[in-house]
Amino acid sequence: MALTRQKIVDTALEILRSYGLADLSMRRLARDLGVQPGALYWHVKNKQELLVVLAERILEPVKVGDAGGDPDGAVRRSAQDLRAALLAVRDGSDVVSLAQALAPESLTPLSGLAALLTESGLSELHAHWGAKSLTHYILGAVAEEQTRAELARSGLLEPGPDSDTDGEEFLFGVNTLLAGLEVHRTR
Amino acid sequence: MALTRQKIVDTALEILRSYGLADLSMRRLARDLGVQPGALYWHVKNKQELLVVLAERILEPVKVGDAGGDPDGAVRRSAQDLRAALLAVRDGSDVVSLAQALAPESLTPLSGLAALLTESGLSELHAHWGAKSLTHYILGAVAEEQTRAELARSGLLEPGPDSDTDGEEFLFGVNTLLAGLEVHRTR
DNA sequence: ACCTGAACACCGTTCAAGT
DNA sequence: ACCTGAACACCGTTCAAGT
Repeated sequence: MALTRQKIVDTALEILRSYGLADLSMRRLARDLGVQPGALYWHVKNKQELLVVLAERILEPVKVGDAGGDPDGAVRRSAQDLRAALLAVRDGSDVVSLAQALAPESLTPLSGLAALLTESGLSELHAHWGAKSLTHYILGAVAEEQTRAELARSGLLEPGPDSDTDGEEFLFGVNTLLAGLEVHRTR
Repeated sequence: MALTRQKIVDTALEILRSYGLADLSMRRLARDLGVQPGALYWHVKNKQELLVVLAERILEPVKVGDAGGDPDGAVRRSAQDLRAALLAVRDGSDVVSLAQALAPESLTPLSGLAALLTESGLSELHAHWGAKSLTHYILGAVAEEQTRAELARSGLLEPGPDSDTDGEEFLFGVNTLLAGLEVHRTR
């Protein structure tokens, strides 16, 4: 059956979900699709482009909803949605971090967060910086969670207290940043 | 001349400084040392261990000095020292992020920051969480700076306004986190 | 237009065998 | 104790040639 960009991305996402980023090679992907490695390059420029598309797919469920009178609340919810979306795919935060490094524009959530922060009374500049700070924090925090998960999976780490203090810690960081931004509010 | 762990690490750091993480392979390292790849594995367990040692070397110049009556100021200085140390080595933030993922304990600055924050009147838990938030922010922010530098180097990005707004933006993030932590202070 | 076959230039790691 | 030689099992990417 005809190879399509869609099928390539879908299969790549499957490999990611089931085996993680380390197993997502172009050759492995081709094998799973029953095709020669070179065939992929007709539909996809290179592996980097593929990773950017995967990152977009991972973030798709997240809509940085509009404020509705409570911009801080909207930021909190968006941050938690982002965390959930990243955690839903193995190595999700690594893929998104890579993609953001490769194609800084293409990932939407950043501009959404900036808009919310502007709405909360920050200048354009501070809103932009604040959104970037939040993004760095979110990606770093979730990356650490997922790294622990990978280590636990490979038996190199005792499973640890599986309770959701991670969620609490994550929210602490988000709230800390929001509280710190408070200071710069005009309104 | 006898191959030693020291020489391996030194040469690795040289490759990193001059050509970046992408060019730091065990085979390339062996070639530069005039030795067979397998020889490295007598002195070093594997590439991961080497990266952890490199991260320690990169962070060596940073001493998270004690407070001296002004813990917030000490945190600010430490953060800026960290940034400088990371920027001093090509792909420094990537190496340190990797190392922190591989050997979460081994990197010292985190516990230093936590100590400073405890001294500033935060509970152990909040100090710990605050230090982690700071670390995630710092690594993310500097990683972005360095990625831009790499892209510019390869000509995929116009050099941009080379002025040091990066430093300003970085400090904004650090100050925001510190201001946000203010709320939880006991003293 | 789309894919195969085959190559190019690499990887990290292991391990018998040499000195 | 320390290193070589050689292998194993991989990579990403390109490109003439086929259909």
